Amino acid sequence: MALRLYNTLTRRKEDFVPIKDGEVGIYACGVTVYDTCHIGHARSAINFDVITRYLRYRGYRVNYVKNFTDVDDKIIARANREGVEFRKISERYIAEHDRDMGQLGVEPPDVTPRATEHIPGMIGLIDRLIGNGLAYAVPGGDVYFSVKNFRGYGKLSGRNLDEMMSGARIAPGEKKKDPLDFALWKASKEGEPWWDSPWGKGRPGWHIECSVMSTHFLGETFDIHGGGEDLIFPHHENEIAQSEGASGKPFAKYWLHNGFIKVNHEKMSKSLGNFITIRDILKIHHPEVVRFFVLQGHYRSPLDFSEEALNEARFAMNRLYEALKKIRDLVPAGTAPAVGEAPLPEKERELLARVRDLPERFREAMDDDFNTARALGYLFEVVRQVNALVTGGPEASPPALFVLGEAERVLRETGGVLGILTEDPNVYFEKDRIREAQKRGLQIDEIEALIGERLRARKEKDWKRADEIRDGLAAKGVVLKDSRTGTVWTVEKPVQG
RNA sequence: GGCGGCAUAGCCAAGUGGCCAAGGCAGCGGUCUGCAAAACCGUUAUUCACCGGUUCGAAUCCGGUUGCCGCCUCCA
Repeated sequence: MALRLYNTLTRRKEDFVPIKDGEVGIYACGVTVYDTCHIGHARSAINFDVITRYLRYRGYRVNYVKNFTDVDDKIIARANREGVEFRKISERYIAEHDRDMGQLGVEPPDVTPRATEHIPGMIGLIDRLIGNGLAYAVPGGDVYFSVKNFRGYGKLSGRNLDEMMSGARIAPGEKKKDPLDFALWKASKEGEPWWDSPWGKGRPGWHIECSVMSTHFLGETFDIHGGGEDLIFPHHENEIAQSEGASGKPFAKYWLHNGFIKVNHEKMSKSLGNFITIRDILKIHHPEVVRFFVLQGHYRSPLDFSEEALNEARFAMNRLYEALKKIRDLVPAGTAPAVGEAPLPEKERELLARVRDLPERFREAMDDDFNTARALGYLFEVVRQVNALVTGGPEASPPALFVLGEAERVLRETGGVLGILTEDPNVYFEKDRIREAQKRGLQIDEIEALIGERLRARKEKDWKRADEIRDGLAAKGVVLKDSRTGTVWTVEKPVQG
């Protein structure tokens, strides 16, 4: 079975055929580092993280490049506002970005180039475009790309030049020959950072950096180019024009674009001011809960953010970890009896077959344009097998333990590709309790003291006192679960509930 | 105005031509439990916005209608 992915360029799902057998080059547009990252950035990063993890899981050697735009108008504006050098701003937010993404469990890309490290490459590319008659310098030192001279402009975003003409306009002060043309190089104004160039002191336009960095690390033609869907036009369209205009070769083979996170049915964005930062969301949710929230929808679909949606993701993750905990309680790490395929009782044999089936079904879902939502559904089916095995009958039998060990293995294996189920379940729930208690201002010692008192009351069959304590805790959202091995607690009610 | 996308149960969300329409949350009945919670078993859309068409057969393809969203300006 082939991996199929939706290519924005052709508007179809296509079989993925890498340029070099067994190898994949991916370039994803990163962030402009002028502010703290929000969960829209998190979505994009998590999606491409899972894509690269899955490609590796499938046996490809992946080279994943994600850039930082570390010089642009907004960074300069912020630096001026704070009265510092622009690098101070970019360094600060690169560090923040790396920390936020690290906490989300996003594996660092293989290469994370910065625009300012590739100025000579940009100058070289612009020079080449001028030589090819696709770019021109104007008095004053700006250089523009001549859109009309590049055949095929609009093929990614599905528009033609006439349509675009109607909306295009020349901003005051610009000297371009045609409203559609875009800046490759901007002459620097007073107080702006600059680099020497054949056209005078200036700085790069936005699009040129990605053409240079992607091809520098991945070659003139590479496999996958990605980013948020808002980048399709003009950014990616312009990248194609610059890159193909210079090399005369196809640029990226497959274009992948992720959908947006919305708040109240509106796009989450800086300009609307309706964004939630990664740091804030991680104060109230486990990183894997955030990942689950993102991955429960398809990467191309819009995703509505809400506190309820995050809470549902938390419940779902709890259910997954609950299953791992049950296994761990019965089968401490590495102690599953090695009964192998030996004549298992029918029930266990059946369950084993279904458990072992998970990686294949997971792969079938992920092969279909990285359908993580469907893949997660399959994980829950194994959870149900586990629960059934633990609940029904003499669960301590070696065959049952063996099946449980296998279930843990496949859950960890597939979860690992998604970047979830990476924790020890006890650690996960401990963190969950601490975080939830903190959110509500509850004292953990107090809760545990009350549970201790209730245990003594139960021993004396003082049900009235025991229930009183339990109800009192329940009123605060603390739910107790009694079992043979003791009483555990979780916080279940919503904050304002 | 131009281009594109989406509309599946109370909510979230898979499914894109043919076995009973995944999965999560919520609900209901039962088992378990001192009583609960959790878990398990059973149950909850004869139907996929609406109208027409193609087909032996459509949630899935085609046309239209309605509603929502995105891009066309910086934006993941």
